[in-house]
Amino acid sequence: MSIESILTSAALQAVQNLYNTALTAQQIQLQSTKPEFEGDLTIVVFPLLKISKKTPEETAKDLGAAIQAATAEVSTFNVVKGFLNLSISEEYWIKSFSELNNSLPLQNDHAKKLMVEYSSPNTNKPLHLGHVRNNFLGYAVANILEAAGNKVIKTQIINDRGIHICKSMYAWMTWGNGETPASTQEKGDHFVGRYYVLFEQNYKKEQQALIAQGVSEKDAKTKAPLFQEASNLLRQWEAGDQQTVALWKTMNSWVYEGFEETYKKFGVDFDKIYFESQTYLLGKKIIEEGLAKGVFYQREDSSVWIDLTAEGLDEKLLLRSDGTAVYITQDIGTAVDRYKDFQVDGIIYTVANEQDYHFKVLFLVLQKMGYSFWEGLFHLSYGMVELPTGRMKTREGTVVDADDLIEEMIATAGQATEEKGKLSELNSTEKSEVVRKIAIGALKYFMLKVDPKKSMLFNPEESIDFNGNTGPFIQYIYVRTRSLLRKTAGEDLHYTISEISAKEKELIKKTGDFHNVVLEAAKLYSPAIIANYCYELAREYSAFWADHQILKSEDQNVRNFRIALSKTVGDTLAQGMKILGIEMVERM
RNA sequence: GAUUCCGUAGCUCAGCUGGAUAGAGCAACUGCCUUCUAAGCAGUAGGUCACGCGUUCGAAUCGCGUCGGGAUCACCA
Repeated sequence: MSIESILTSAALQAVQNLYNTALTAQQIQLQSTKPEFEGDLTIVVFPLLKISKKTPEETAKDLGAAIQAATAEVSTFNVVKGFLNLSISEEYWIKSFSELNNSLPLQNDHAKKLMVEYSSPNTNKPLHLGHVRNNFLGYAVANILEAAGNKVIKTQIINDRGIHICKSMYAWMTWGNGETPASTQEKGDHFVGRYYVLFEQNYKKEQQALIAQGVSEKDAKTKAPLFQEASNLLRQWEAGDQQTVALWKTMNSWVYEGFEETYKKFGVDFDKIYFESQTYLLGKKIIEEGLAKGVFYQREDSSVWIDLTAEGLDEKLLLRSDGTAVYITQDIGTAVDRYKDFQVDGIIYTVANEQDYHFKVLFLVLQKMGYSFWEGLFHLSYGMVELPTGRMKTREGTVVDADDLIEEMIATAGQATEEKGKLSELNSTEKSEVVRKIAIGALKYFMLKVDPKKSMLFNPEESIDFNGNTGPFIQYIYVRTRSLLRKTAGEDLHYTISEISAKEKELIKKTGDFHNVVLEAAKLYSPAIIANYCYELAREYSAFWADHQILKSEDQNVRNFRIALSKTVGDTLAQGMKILGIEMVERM
């Protein structure tokens, strides 16, 4: 039983005895004592004054005396205003450390089968900074839910269908001269992306020419010959034209190969991939069913809509007047498909907050269609990554490419590592592996330490630091613990101790929080909670390291206890970082 | 305009289910490597928690309003 529940039930009993009142556990306000006061845990007695009918001080004293008498763990207490500070005996902390088990996953009696969707790119351009946050976040949340004892399926939906990919296709047909990623030595997604940009540039020129001739801006968009060609290609694709479909498959496969490479660098993976091209027809079918059921309605031009004005939203288009699918159509089909494939209890959609409205509508549509699984759907809405100049804009060339970013990080980390010069024992393959882990660790931690809901700033100029509240700092603290363990490998590390220092006690408390932190992170879908916990633990260990001798402790028992403590800190950090998708290194 | 998210140190962020004197990192300045990895530690300085009102014994935290910023409100995805 945790010390918190021991104290809570003792407090409840004390209130019962002293004031003859039965309270619930929630009415006992137990919190950890602020460092500037003596004690470990504090009960706030202000809420109890109405029952005690005494001053805060008297109430706290009565309660403190009763709790101390009833529990072996409480060694002493003091009262400051309405705060009852309870000191827990060192024996208790030593015992709880010896019994600590921070292994994962947690036992969960209410385990669920959950699907986490993330990444979900378009197949017409390479991944960028926005995808970086998305991927790290989605992957970490999947790990968190799994660590909390759930079954998790990682997935994405690939937007492989639509006018955007036709644009790249047409550009390649027109200007490609049959070149391929292999022939140009280019990464497939960058290769295809180049043609998409080429298309857009020429398309823009055509629009400007038309506008110069007096055509309205709106008409110019659709009347430009290139747009006509791309639309034509889309119609051919929808009609199943063999050549078009073949080219579509080829170009998409180039993109997938490129993506795969980037995902590998990200250190993320997927259990199941859905393609829009395979789900949009089901979406259309469901819309037709809904139309027949009267959930949706059709306008004179035969477009299909849902009226959500009663829910405080607008009317929303579900099917175009020409019967073709829009963005939400495939999402409806995909959700139903997923549910059928896996009978999941829930789907977590990792998608930026610019799509908050979209998901509100999507969930309502599914609810109104009578799919009971709509209750398990959750939009993990996260803030955009902004540059010092504001949002990334393709047109202004401010898009930060994911592959470039990672290369730069690795270069910077390599330089920093070289300057430290601590890897002389490693060969060059091992060295570059360490550098890679530090680089990715820095980037991931940077992205994940911020509350997902908040938009964040990324400054490429200043790049990412390796000091302070960073991934590499945590990796570094782990490295220290590993260094100790290497030096004592094979030794008998038994110990018996009866006293611990204040910093040792703090570390015991902190490592003991790990499972609760994981649960909290799972509840809030927030990797930031794990990241901040790891940082606090690492910082406390670092302070401990600075003013305690470990291997050189005179007393063998103290020495071995400190080694055990170091191991627990290291293992806990490694587990926390693993959840974030950050790998540890043995030396740095 | 409507809806929604946000506003904490010069900068980037914690803290937010109400609790004691609001915390870190970066940047600046001081110290600390002959001793277990200094990517570190210790310290100095830096705050009207956007503003106002309310609820409360108690508000950065909850409610209302004002100001400021982002996002969304497409037969785009």
